[in-house]
Amino acid sequence: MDHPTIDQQLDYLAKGTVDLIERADLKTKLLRGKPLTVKVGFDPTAPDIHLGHTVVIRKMKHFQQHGHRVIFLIGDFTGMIGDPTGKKVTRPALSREEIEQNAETYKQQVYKILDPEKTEIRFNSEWLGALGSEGMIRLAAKYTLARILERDDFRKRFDSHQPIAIHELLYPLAQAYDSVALKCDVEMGGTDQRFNLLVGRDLMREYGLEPQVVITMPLLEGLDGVEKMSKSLGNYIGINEAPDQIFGKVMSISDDLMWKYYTLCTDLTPSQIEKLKGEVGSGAVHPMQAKRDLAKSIIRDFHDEAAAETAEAEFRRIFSNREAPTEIEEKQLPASDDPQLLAKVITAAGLCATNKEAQRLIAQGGVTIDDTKTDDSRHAIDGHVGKSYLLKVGKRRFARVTFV
RNA sequence: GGAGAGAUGGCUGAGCGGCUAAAAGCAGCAGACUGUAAAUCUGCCGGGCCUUGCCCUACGGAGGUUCGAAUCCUCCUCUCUCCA
Repeated sequence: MDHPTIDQQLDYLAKGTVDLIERADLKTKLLRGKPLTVKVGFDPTAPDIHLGHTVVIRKMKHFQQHGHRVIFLIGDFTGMIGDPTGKKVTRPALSREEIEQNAETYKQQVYKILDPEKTEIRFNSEWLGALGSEGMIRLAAKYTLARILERDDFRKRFDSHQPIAIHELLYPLAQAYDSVALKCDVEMGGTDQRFNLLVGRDLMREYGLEPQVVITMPLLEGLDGVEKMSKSLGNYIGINEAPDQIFGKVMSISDDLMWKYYTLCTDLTPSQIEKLKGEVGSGAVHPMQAKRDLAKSIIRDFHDEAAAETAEAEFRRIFSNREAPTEIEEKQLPASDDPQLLAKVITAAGLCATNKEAQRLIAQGGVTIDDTKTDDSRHAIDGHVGKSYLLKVGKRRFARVTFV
């Protein structure tokens, strides 16, 4: 990729995209040989990033790799409106400090992927706030209700006589004005952003600017393989999670889903991915190996090479060889001359939330004490001072408990 | 302003006086198997305890009827739909 041709560059930039409007326009812009201005907007209220969010961020990185100028736009002004798709219409205005703080959190996470040197962080209150009511009306004059109603969710609400507040109609315009203010060459977002991004194209024409290229990225399915990745569904991989955690979670996605992750969560080129897919299909590469490599690649992005190696080694140790992890949590419990119910010990050690659950796990054969399995939910152990046990609950919960 | 519908366990969603700690599905957990925290199959899935059983909490909230209520009545809170 040292000296890619324009077409190779285009293929790489197009990897994983849903819409690329228009590919020809992007080519024209690239052919000029000047760095492009690429903008992506982010909500100022939710700076908690998971792998799903990284899909667009990674695409920003791809532009950076080719020397383009990437703007990480924090929508502190539009955030007051709240994108109407999110049903909840008005949002509480954030204070300046909160916004600054969220921006810091964003940076900390986003720079794991993006090159800080080549990333500009901007706030759209900068120009939208300066617009004033007169400017806002002039802006609104550039667009028509009919065009705004092309947006599907507005259309549906309008047709079914559901309320649409006037300021909601302003949201796409405000976002589009960002592109005008920044003279964007490219704007990207999730597929749900398609309409807003396209308004940007129209509005730029109105202002006599060359329309931006619009790129939308698919929503990444979560660990269950069905629902989109989201924190509330608990099917996510957080960008700040521990390497072991990320490794295990990646290994838990289905073999089929792995390819989508390869496309959207690594920097491999389309042809490299096709090649690997072929090798797995023919049996030359084991699917598990491919998934391990994927997991390592993701960990490298958020941590480093060493963390990736360690995570893999631990995974092999615990799941492939079924051994105890190298680092086991030590727990100390009060000693007693009476025998201790195993179930209670497990709960006290924090390996289970409730005694009932602990009993169930024991009965199901999910608990091991010093490599010995028991299925007696009333099993009791010696709790004299100094007694120590290695407890394994399920496949991945370990603790060494010592009575003191 | 008027007329309706609804609020059930993490979620979706049955039940409409006792057999209901509450169907079913999803999610979750465990076991078997394996190539892995894939897939598949099986089981579990409110909590406490001195655990062949006993007790407590639970169907939006507060009362009431009844031997007995998630189920009937009254009031309250909230959500949604339709009409104006």
